[in-house]
Amino acid sequence: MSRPPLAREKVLDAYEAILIADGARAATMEAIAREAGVSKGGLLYHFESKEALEAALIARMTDLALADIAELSADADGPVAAFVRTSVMTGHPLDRAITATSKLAQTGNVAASDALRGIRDRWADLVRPHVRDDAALQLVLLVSDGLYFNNALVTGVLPGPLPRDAELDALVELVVEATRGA
Amino acid sequence: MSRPPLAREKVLDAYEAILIADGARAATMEAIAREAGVSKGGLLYHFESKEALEAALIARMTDLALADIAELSADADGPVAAFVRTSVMTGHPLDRAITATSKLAQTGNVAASDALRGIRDRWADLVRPHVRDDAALQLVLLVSDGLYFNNALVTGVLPGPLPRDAELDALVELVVEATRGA
DNA sequence: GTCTATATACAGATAGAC
DNA sequence: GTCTATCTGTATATAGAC
Repeated sequence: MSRPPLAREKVLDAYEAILIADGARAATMEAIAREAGVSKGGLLYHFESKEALEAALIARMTDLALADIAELSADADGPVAAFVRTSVMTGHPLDRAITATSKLAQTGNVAASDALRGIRDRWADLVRPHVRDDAALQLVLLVSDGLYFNNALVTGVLPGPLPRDAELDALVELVVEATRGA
Repeated sequence: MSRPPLAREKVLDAYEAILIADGARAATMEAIAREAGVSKGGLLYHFESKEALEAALIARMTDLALADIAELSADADGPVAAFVRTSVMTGHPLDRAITATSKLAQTGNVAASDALRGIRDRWADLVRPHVRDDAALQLVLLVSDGLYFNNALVTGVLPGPLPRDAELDALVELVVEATRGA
């Protein structure tokens, strides 16, 4: 946990980058090692198996998400606005970790699906007191899921059909308005 | 196109079933053949490669989606309500095809991502005239994306955290209300 | 049109040098 | 702690019998 070796982080960054850019099929041990600038043997010194590597990625995502949840609680605009807004921060560590973990989940990795569902439940707990009812809660969560899903769908390059800047502001405003508590 | 051989359909059903239940990693030619009740050789008579099989799945999804779009146009409740509602029809052919194609897209299959984006654009064209502005359009599409994403995340069994019945009615009502055109 | 048997390729993992 | 070389398992695809 505390002060993880730099090489491990470098490998996890490489793993995420390949998952995000090229998908799970391309994320072989050899490709990850190459991207991280080490050999396959060197990689396997830090992570004894592919499964261990996957587990480390999932753990990193969970840590970042829990930190995000703590931050959102303190946001001045209110958790709903902050939550929707952070769902579209392409390139930020948490966003990358979630997108990568989603790709992993879709290949059949149960630990990845479980972790994503767990984090989603925590977000739900955070948002629930700030919306009027269950339908409103579902709406907020589903918009966030949709933003992540679209992020995950964009393999290769960046742009995609996601709302940005003024467009995102309008979406956030609409979601907040439609779900605000009594 | 017209009246495809039964064996091909049976194989595609098997492919979808494995993608949905166990993820892309488990969807090997051998597993697909077994699920379809044929041998690997028999499967390869109908689909000359894994790539051909993937292309056929994507084509089937596109056909079903275009038919769905045609139906939605005629729905009495209005396209927005019908669109959100059909996004959660677990077990229906279109829903299965989209979920399966999503799993494929996450492994790095570019044709799958492109097809999904193309269908999403068509849905956007259908919904746009019925909502008040761009933010509203994004909201409707993102809720639908979120519903599919959650479907895709539930590997193994059915339930999941998706809204059902009365809960779904309330969500649909909220989305329609929040996005209705002037 | 469907099968079995086999060829080829490559991913994950091990062994041991440096 | 990182490397190269190699082993093993498994996935796709081919060949050819039935």
